[in-house]
Amino acid sequence: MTSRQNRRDRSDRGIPEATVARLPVYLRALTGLQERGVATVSSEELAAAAGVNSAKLRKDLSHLGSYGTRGVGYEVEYLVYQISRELGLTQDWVVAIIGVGNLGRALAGYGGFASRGFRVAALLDADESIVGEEIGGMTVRHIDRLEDVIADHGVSIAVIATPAAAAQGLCDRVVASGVTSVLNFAPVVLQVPDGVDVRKVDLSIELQILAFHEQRKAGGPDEYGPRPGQDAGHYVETVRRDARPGNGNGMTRAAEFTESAT
Amino acid sequence: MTSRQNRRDRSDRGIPEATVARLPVYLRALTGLQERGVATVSSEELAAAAGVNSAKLRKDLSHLGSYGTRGVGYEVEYLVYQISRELGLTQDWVVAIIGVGNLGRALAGYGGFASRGFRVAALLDADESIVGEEIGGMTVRHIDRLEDVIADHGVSIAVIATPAAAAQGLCDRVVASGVTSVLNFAPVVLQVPDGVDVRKVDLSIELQILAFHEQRKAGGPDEYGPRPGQDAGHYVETVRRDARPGNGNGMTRAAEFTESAT
DNA sequence: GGATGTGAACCGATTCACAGCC
DNA sequence: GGCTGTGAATCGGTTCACATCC
Repeated sequence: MTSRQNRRDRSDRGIPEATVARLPVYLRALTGLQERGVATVSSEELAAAAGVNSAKLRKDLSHLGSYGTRGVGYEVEYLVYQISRELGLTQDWVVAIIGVGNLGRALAGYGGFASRGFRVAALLDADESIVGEEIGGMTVRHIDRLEDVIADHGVSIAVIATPAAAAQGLCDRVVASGVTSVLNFAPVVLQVPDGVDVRKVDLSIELQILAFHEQRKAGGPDEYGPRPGQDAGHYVETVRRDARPGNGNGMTRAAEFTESAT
Repeated sequence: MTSRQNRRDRSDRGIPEATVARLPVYLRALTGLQERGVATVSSEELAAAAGVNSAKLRKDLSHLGSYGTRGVGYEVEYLVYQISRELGLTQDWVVAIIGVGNLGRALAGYGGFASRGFRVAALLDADESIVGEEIGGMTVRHIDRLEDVIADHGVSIAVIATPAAAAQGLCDRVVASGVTSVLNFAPVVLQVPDGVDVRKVDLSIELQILAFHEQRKAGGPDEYGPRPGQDAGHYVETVRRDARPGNGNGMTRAAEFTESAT
């Protein structure tokens, strides 16, 4: 504060990315406590509820400011507000959902959006048989209207929930319309200009990561684990063709164009 | 340094977590190339397709072994196979989807699963009006049958796509039935014993992270950045109540129990 | 020549451990 | 006495830059 070298005031702009990614988790834990009428919480308790350790929690919160009380803990309501403000949830964000398949519908009906300042203002799809349908009090518009809709509603975040093949083209269009934040559910790596943020949620990638770890469990952590015996550090080329892919289990089946859940 | 016995073979079991998380992305990029008939790819090209830089890609792949050819690049088909094997995708994984709302349906119909060795063997829900319904050639079973279904099909990965309130209880049940990998879409932090892996996909957290960055863009990086006006670094108690949450924009609205998209 | 594979330098994030304050 | 806030140590991951090999 006044005494020490500031310029890194609190409310510092440099919140680490890893911290930002956890703030929503803390916020959720806090609103849970709030609903149960808890007024004050220690870093230990909150950390447990959020699934992290307390040192990390304290460090994270320290990036926002000094909002706790030594010997006591954090005031729940106050911390909810501070985190909300930091994340930008005290203002409304206008969201458009592009692609109204099962996933798009799930997103449209998701209670967690509205309650956190996200207002879904438009649903768009290319499928004529869906256009006009009412979902959650909203009418599905045709994708041709994308640019109008973005401009009219002041959309600032686009959610892409289309098949992979359509995603990049639609992304280009929303970016051209001035949207700088995109949440992508389609299984493609979207290319965007600098200044545009893309976050990706990929259902099958998460499963693959689980499979990796699951595979290692089978046989016990140290059984098959360190892989004893053979193969101590030689990646000899002559061994390469021993087992061929692409036939037995369909790994080469075309997957990219049918994946998304629209 | 060498205090603990250090077995650093190739085909080392110690693939960094960050690398594991990217392997599915590389795999997807590679299968895309494969479908376009590309036989060989350089780290530069593959990195671009996967949205990472080439040094990182090479380092990542080096953890699997030495599968490239200097001066040439990587053979696509071979690399697809090696990554698949490393991730455990050359075997089949039996998946149960718990919660058959919009999200569960989206997941059930997701082509990206089957094509990568994930076999959805069961759909379960508590809602009697859904039980018995046919979805993607599968009949929805009642959640009471959970334990039977897991045992009968040898389920090894459970996907939880239920409302938040139901998630922990169901998680406990699948874990008790021997499942050690859980993919959680419900907006709660699941508590599980050691040895069980949980991965979480949270739709609203991703949006919140985008909102954070979007907020900072408005006004330019250093313009509005430090957020002038009120609250320049004093966490004085008397100021604390100046702006109240939880009325204007619904921050305190109960959110935890209605969020998931089921 | 041209690409991979990899030590070494670097950087950010996590954890430790304790000073500071209630 | 108890709990926060934070320097210092540590760890893991990224990037650099170049030796290595086809």
